[in-house]
Amino acid sequence: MPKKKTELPRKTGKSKEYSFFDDVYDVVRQIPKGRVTSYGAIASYLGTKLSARMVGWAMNGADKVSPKVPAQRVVNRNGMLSGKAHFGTPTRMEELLKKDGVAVKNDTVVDFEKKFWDPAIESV
DNA sequence: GCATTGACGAAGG
DNA sequence: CCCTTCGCCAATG
Repeated sequence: MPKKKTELPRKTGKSKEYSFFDDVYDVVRQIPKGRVTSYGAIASYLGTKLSARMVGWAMNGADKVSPKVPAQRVVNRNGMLSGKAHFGTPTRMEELLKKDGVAVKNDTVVDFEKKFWDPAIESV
């Protein structure tokens, strides 16, 4: 678990690119295969629960960071594949989830509650 | 530099 | 119970 930084360093800055986003990436990478989580859960875990949007925004660069972040495992609180439109192809996210063993129906994760993974509880 | 938008979420009507 | 509004923070126009 990454230590929360009170400072929100803008990577647009000079040296350190370390930021809230990196924490998000780290958490997302810890999501076990076949499990999913929500933006809010991650945000809450990082202490920025009031800013779940930032998590989503962070995922915007998930495809650009070092090991790609399994952003497909992150959905909104409703279990909907809200970000599937950002995977290049409309079906990419579903495919990845299915490969993980997560059933997707109508752009929504089946048994979302069962597959839900809370970093604050099961992280370890 | 101000205004709008955004892969969300909770609360109010 | 469904729909609308507000809040949060950062990036982009």
